[in-house]
Amino acid sequence: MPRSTYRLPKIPEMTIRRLSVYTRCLLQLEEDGVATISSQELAERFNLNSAQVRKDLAYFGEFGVRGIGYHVTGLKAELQRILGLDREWPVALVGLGNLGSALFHYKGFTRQGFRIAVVFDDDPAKIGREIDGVPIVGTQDLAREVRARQLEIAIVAVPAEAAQTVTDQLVAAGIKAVLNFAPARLRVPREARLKNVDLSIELETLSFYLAQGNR
Amino acid sequence: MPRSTYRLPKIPEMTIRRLSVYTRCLLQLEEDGVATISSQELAERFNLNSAQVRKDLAYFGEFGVRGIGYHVTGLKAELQRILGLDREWPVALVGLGNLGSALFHYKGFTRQGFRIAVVFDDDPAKIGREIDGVPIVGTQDLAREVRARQLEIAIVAVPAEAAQTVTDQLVAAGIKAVLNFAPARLRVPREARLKNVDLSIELETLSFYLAQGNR
DNA sequence: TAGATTGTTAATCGATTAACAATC
DNA sequence: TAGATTGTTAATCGATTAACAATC
Repeated sequence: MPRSTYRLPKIPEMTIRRLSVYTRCLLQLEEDGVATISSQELAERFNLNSAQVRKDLAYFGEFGVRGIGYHVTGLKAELQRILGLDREWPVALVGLGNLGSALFHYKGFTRQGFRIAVVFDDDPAKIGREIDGVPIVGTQDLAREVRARQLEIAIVAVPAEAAQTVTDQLVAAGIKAVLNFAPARLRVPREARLKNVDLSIELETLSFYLAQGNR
Repeated sequence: MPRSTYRLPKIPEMTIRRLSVYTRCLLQLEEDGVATISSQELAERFNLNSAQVRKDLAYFGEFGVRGIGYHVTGLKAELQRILGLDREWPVALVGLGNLGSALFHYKGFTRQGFRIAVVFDDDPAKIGREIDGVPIVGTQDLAREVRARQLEIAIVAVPAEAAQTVTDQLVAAGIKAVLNFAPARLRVPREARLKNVDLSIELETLSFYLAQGNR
């Protein structure tokens, strides 16, 4: 199936990330009982320009009301739909070490409809057990489980050495998107998407500024 | 002490991040016994343009040899110096829950000279104990420990509700840079630096592309 | 209607890239 | 020297922002 690139001409990566940020803000605003918000007000919360907010939204349609702003609940729903957050995504978590466990219990994922449906690990002591009702499965059964559950998203939280092998297995089994937490650069075939979360790169940019300040 | 902004006119954030990436690559190349590398070769490893590599480096000086390229060991040392990775940074870790434990054991940090020197936590069962020789201290003694150890960097891995309070305490005690893993937007005074690591934003951008693909 | 705010165009800004003289 | 690659300038590209007609 060809990716329908003609439908979405060229959405900047940063626009997607901001949509994600807007969505959370709107969720909060809705909780707080706020009915409408202007691009100006929304922008101020993130030190952005109001034109940028409007332009980000304009890539996907006209969601505002002139003279009023945006209806919080309506815009939230639109953005959730655009980001694919209006459904539940079953996710595979690979690796249940320190980082894997932390990610398993991380509140932020489930909040937005991502649900860890299966955990893969190599440890015989863990295989066959459950964690909070989620089965822990050995890596030898990875392909079978991914196919049976029709999983499209996987979170990789294994040691760096194992990351590429496991990613190859995941993609071969039908995984379309890999979120990699292992400190390793990975390769995926063209049809799959890969995001690397580098836990220490931010620390290194911070030390750059501290080091400069001390000069 | 005024930040010496005149020394560094306007280094793009992305340049700093790439320097960090180059540095790791050079560490690997050095291990592999590679003596020199051209901007072209370096660029290819990250799908960048060779001119971009040269420009990134040019912000800080002339490190190459025309006709040859860059000496791996020499450039590595220069970049480590620029990024402040030529020294050890003692770091405070706040919160020893799932995420805190994962970060404590995370290999990527120590690799580059960041050393967790003290862990803060509220749990009476943990306070007073040690983890891998690192003391676990109650939050009530946070300021004293930060000052005594002259810490400048802190990693925040507490629940979202507690994040702002703990950050205020850290900054008041002299912390200059905060790396926040809590799913909360934080505020720090002008003199401090803050980086938010959002573990789920990447997942949300991935689901955007999957959702689009399914249209 | 008057006031407010959108959606969108055009201007600005900044980052990436091509090109090439300098030079190892 | 000839070949290769840097450092840097100028051109290009793309993202941000200002401005404003449309319109609620």
